[in-house]
Amino acid sequence: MSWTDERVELLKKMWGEGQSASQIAKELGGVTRNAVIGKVHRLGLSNRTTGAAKPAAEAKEKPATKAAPKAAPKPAAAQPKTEPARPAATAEAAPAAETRPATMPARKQIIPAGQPLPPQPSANEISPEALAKVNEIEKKAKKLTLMELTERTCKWPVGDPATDDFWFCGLPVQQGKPYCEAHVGVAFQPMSARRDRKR
DNA sequence: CCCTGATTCGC
DNA sequence: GCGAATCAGG
Repeated sequence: MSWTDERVELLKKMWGEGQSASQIAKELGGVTRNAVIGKVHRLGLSNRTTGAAKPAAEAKEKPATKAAPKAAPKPAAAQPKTEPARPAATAEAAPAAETRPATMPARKQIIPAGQPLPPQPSANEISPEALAKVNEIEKKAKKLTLMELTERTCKWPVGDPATDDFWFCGLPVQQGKPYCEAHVGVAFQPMSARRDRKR
């Protein structure tokens, strides 16, 4: 297929609406998102970000191709190192995060007085928001059974495995993680107070 | 691994 | 001009 006026028009329209290239491509049909992106660039409407950033300052960068767009210094960044908490997806031990009132003691913070003291950058415990989020989304949970889980469904167990009131979240997982966004939030604590229960 | 846009370059 | 392949980021 080719870029007829109509198709270009639709492209412009959708792009302007903030649709993703893949969505546009799907709508148009017969083209890939790459084609769309390529066209977008050729049309010169790359920057969707409203105001801006088109300084027009163009450095003539055409050093005969052989230049080095490749130079990629990779400063090894230190990994935060998170530690998986709780749930063993096997029907055995549930996190019971929500069966619990989840009353986060949230340690008292002594504020030096004077400074606004913005949100702690070094959050340790599970943030209250995260818990709230979990309680939120669990209402929308797919409530899948063990067999229904796939590689892209949140495997966070909910409820008591001993009862029939037990299911897995089942919402779309976050990237590589085994859990959805909300559950990732509570599952991966920044190597914190892992109070190991004496058992 | 899923997605996003950006860029390159043979066609 | 076109867009697959690739790159780079989330």
